[in-house]
Amino acid sequence: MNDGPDFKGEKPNRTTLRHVATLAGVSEISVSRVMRNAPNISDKLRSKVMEAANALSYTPNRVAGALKNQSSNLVAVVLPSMNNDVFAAVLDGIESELNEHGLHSVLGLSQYDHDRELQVIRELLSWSPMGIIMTGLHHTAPIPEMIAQLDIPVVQIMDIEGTPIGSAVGISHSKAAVAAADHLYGKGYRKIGYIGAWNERPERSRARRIAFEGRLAELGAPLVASMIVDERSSAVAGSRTTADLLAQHPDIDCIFYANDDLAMGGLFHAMSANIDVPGDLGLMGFNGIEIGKATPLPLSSIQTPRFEMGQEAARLLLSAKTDGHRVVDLSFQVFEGKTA
Amino acid sequence: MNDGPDFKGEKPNRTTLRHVATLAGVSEISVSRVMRNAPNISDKLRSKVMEAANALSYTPNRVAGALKNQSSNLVAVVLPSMNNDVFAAVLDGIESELNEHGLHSVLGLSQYDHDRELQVIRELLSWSPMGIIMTGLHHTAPIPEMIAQLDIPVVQIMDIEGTPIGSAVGISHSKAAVAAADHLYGKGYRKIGYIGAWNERPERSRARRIAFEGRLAELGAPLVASMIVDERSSAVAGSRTTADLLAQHPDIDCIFYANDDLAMGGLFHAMSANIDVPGDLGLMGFNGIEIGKATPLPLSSIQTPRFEMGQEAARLLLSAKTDGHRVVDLSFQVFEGKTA
DNA sequence: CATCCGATTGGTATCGTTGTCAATTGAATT
DNA sequence: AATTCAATTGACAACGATACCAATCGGATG
Repeated sequence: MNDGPDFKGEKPNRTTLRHVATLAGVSEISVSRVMRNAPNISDKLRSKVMEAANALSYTPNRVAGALKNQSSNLVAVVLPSMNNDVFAAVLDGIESELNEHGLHSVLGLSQYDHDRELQVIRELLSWSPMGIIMTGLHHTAPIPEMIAQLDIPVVQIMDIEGTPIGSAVGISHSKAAVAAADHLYGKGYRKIGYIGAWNERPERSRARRIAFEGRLAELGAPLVASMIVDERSSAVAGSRTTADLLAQHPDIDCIFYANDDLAMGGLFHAMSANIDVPGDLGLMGFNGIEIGKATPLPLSSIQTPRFEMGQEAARLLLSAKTDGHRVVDLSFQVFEGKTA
Repeated sequence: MNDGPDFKGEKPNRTTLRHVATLAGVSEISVSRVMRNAPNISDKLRSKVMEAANALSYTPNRVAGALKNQSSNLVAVVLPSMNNDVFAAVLDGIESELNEHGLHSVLGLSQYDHDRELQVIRELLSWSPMGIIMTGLHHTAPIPEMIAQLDIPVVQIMDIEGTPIGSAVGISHSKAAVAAADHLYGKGYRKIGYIGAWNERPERSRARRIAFEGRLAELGAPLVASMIVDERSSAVAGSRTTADLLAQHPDIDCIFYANDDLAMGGLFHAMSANIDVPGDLGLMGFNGIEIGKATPLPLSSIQTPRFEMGQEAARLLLSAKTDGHRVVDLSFQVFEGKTA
């Protein structure tokens, strides 16, 4: 294409160490060291290099660095979906902590599909991230091995009931469910129902339902009915499902929901249908989302530390080298709203 | 030149092209070609290579590829914050489209800070992304130049009123505000107020307020008052601020909010205070979030295509090479709720 | 059967940075 | 002034994949 052989040298390539080194009259490796704040650099050298680097507005090429180092300033973050308040908050927490250390997330969404998760993780690992944060404790076979090969820290988030690959941070979902059951029982409800959605994705919601059901049985007020719909969680779905459940089981005096979106829908249904909450019907959600606290009757819920979970996950990742594997049980709280 | 087999071979390094090539009895470059589905590969070679690659569960090292190619399968995504439904939905849209093409997002959050944005973009660009998606049309000086140097496509999202660097996708915020004004005026409201938060971040909300105010003036029903609080948008803030605004201006018969979170708070306040909505007080939000549609009185709002915006941004990025710079005006819609 | 041409396959250099180890400097010591 | 040793600085070879160009193969052609 080009007749002049070294015509290519002309193309406005990114400025590299070499350019800075040439301008500063030093070696490339010295520039590299200055840029990385390596020890044992004379002030004279440093200032020469910095001057040249600024003049050329040089930015190190992370790709080359990562290749040489077999590691980067990227963190692989694998979440099921972004279609969900919860994970947005978690990601926010992760980013807030990572950013303070000059790290960045490479995102992978599994869409609640194990095959997809595997593929996504494989792709993300091919970027030599310095660590990986993933959701839940259950992962298909080759995943732990793949991560072990790279020898990078892993943090699993959301759940701590099981065997983590590396570190983990989350809450005990079964304890949270028990707390919810105790709370509702304590309020005097005896005919309690449960509403979930989207075939209990994420899986953790199933663990909660089962623990909830178990606890109610222990208390002698067994779950009256549970209704799990196929569609995604939303207030609209929660509203309709609540109506359906109450129609089928008029004796129900309280409903525990898989999440606050559904519960908000339930609350709105009750408002529309002039049902006395919490008198005739108690409602309890899960997560403690912000908007639930602004309703005329604040939504009773289990408050989960989503942002903090992300933050802590990032911290665990950063401290893994020195502190090793740790499991952090972030506490949830029963949010005493006025709906149950 | 290895008398003793590689000492280094001992360390449990990632499997590389070389390992696959050796096992398959072919050259490295051939393996590379097979992995990339290059043309002119015999079926025999392909199957030999695939077999070996599977046996070793080889994954190409993207870092090395990116270094050689000066380009990667990463897309830099720069958003102001994740603390916001809106950007989570946008990111979801971006990911949904990118994932279909084997691309991944590297995330950068500017936290609404221009210096931070600059720094984040610089860092992300050092990963040789194949493109960059960023928020808004206003960016501090060196940013366009930095991107131009890499010669990668840019897509700016959210806003289309201004001069994009490359492609852009969003809505006309001033038109949306005019539509809101027209809607409210059409419903008969004449004493209209405005509530915003967090010092009008993102900037687009200011553009809306100004256009809204301008339109109302044109219509002969000038804005009665606007109240912009310092704290982050939330239903709680919206509720309190609504109470404050109504206390200061009892004659207000309608409020337009910077977003649905605030508006939901307003609606909840009205419910608690037994204000007749939409009779005595009209309420209109902005964005059309899902939960607003489940309230007993569905929240009137301007429906914005957030997920689609992300999707379209990714599409624009992918088609930039063939289609060049484009500006896509995604339409908003007046969502006719029952609060105004 | 020799020749030719396109289809395949391989060798080599290179992307930009950094670890390793060698070379140099310069101040402190005897 | 000679010697010593730590502090600096530099040369070189990787990291793993791929572009470029050369070499080889196979079948069609005359």
